[in-house]
Amino acid sequence: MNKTYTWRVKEPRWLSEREFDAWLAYLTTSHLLERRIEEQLKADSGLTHSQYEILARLSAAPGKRLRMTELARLVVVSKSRLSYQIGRLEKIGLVERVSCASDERGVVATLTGEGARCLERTAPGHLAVVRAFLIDHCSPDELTTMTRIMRKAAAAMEAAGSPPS
Amino acid sequence: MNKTYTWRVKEPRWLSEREFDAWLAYLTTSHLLERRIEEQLKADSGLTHSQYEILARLSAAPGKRLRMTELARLVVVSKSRLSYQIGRLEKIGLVERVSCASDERGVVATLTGEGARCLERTAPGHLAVVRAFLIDHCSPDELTTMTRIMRKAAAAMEAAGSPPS
DNA sequence: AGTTGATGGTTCAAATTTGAACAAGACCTA
DNA sequence: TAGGTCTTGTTCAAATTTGAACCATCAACT
Repeated sequence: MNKTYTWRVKEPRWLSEREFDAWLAYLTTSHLLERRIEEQLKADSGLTHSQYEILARLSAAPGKRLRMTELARLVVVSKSRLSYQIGRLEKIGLVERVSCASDERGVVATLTGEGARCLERTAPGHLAVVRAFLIDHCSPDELTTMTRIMRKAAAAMEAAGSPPS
Repeated sequence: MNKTYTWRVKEPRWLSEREFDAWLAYLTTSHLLERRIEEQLKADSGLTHSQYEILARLSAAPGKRLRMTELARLVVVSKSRLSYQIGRLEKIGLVERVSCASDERGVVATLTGEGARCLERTAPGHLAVVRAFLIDHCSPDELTTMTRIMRKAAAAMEAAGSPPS
């Protein structure tokens, strides 16, 4: 409860106290959660959260394969970052790069058997963290509210267009 | 801490569809939002989100100054990362390092006048993004729900202790 | 076919982050 | 007071991320 944010109340275009509380809570918790997730994944499987997300998206995709650009869009990472991480996952045999049939330029990232097995082995511990620190504390109502809020936000950013790097 | 997760691994509890939707929505939106924030801050002020958070926390602190460790805790970053970023902010004159009086080892990060001015100048654009893409889409009820959820999650992580540094 | 303008993916240098190691103080207690 | 043990903050090498530059291909025309 710090009153030092004088600018907070000077102008209505700043955040109200209630809004500010929500934003600060969101911001702090997202950082803490990310830290916990990284910690657990690293310890139990050597994966980073980014890598886990890549594997999970591939696993959920039809044929367990996705074009690089589409994968980057789904995981929300830059092309160069995805390129690097796919290279890393390829090196440890969890993913394979296959050149695309219909588009000579294209590359299809494909989950290997080993990759699927790694994900299967890793998911429970990861989801346990997600549960223990977030999901299990939400009532069904809270869960739907969170989903609704997050989707509205995503839609707003979608509508704004532009910054996909 | 790793052992703590192990018992859950034995009896994997997958996420229900509703839970998974919430988690996925949260995850995706948090990435998208971070991207938007980074983009806006970089364009309008040359700051990163991390640096902005540091300045904001300092500004809110009594005397606009905080010990390194406390600042790292509030912003939720590692000590080495904070050390690097404070060095960067110091180099451009937004922050000063002052040695602590009561503890010879200690360092007090202090917001300079220039730093305060930079924050003042930068905040509106930043908050506009936070509003446009998240806050303004939340009803008062949704806002309180989000705050409640996030605080419960933070509390759960707090209670779990042994947080990484 | 040839031109033009987007798109897909990689690559490179520079900047940042990570995590462990380190030095210097503080703190406890016998 | 000495010895042992936390704490604080920095530093270093290695890993990762960033963002622009780049090449090859595609798609739509002419």
